[in-house]
Amino acid sequence: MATYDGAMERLSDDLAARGLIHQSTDPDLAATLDGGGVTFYIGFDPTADSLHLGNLLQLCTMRRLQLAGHRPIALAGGGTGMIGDPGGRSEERNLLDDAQLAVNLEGIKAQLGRFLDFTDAAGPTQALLLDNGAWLRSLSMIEFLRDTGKHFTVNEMVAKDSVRSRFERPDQGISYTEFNYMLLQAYDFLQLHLEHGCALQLGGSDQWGNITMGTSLVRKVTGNIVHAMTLPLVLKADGTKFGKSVGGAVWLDRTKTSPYELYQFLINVEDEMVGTYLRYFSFRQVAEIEALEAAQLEDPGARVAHKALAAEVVQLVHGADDAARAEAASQALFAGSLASLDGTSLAQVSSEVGTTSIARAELEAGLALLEVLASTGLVASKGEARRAVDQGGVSVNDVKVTSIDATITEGDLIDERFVVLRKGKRQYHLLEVR
RNA sequence: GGGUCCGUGUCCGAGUGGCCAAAGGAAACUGGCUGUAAACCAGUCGGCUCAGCCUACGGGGGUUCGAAUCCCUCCGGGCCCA
Repeated sequence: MATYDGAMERLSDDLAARGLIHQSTDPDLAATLDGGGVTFYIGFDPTADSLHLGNLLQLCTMRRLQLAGHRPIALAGGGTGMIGDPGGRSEERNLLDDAQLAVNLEGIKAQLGRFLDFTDAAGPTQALLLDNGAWLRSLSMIEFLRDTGKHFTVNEMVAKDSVRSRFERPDQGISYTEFNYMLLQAYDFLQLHLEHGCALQLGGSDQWGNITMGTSLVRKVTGNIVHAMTLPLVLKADGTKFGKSVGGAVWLDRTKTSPYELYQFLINVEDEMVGTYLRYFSFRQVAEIEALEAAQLEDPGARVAHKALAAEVVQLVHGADDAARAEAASQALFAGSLASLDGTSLAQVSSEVGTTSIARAELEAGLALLEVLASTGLVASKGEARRAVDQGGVSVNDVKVTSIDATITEGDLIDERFVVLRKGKRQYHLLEVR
């Protein structure tokens, strides 16, 4: 794995310059971090077989620390995941069965592998992926209450924001199970400290309360001082959560969110947020990022910073080849006029953008546009297709469709192969004759 | 276990026998202005064989010419009491 080119001399300065330190229990973070050699952990929910953009900051930060000589532990919440963190408006979680959990862990580990080095080559900084189910599932209630529960008062537990917010809402309570979540998380930290010498837990800022329960448990049980540090919540300009798109979460799994879609998502990020995101997700030097911001301000339309962000993140998540393809496809579709595209370049684009194959025979008869739109998934229903056309939001080969009775025929084929459908300003879909 | 309140469209939230595909807000989509940005303005926002029909107000059953609205029951949730 490459070294951390983007780091300033001191990791602590770099983290601060990027705005990555939201809260910390460590009064002298620099002393702790700048020397390297610290084992730290971040928890992940293995509720799906893929991570998503909401996890990106965690991933990138783990990577920064590993590159700076620390040892990351990615902890999958196979045990706690069955319970649910009371913080959000999380609904009753379903117990994941072992088979599904194994599948999910497999998927997540592959993605973690793009950010962290799990190989022996990493030596003392070799990353670990653990599942807290390994110790939580077999934990006995009595043992837990005696060894862990006695260290905490209900008073302090009730005082946590995550719990209090649930008390204050008259329409919902909090189950005992969820109430216990923070103790289990604290227990995790203790386990990792005892088994692996883990001395630092990172997490989202909403995890502060839970994480500090862990540091205090470790201190009470072992007398050792361990630390907590939270990362900022990644927000959009309007203050809402970053990482959601039309279809829901933006995934790191290419079959759920293609590299092209990921690239598009990032290139459309608000101007005022690019700099922040670059600091969070890019491994360039902060000075370099500041230069990109300046360039962006000077010529906003060129979107230099956005392009840099999109390219770098896609490259991190999927690799250089995918980044190049996503970039090329975006360039082809948005930079010039579609008319200049021929079958060959469209073929390249089609591997990135959604493509639906159709039989030539169907075209001879003429396909109703509304049907086609609905079948490609570009719209959710024919009613929506009708509306989109009515509102002038649909074009075929860059020509706006004016009638809801329009059909697609052989005459619409570009190079006898493709038809380019477009909804709105930026959603493309290709039809390809098979 | 007893009492009581509640369960509405993607979310929040009105509606308490017909005028309800269901107010209002948010989100989202489209158009305009732009730069594949933001803000702003406008329209749309259950489905379909679209001036009509179908499906929907936690599930099932019932009363009624007619129910999201009334009754029964089941499920789920809050609060209080035991």
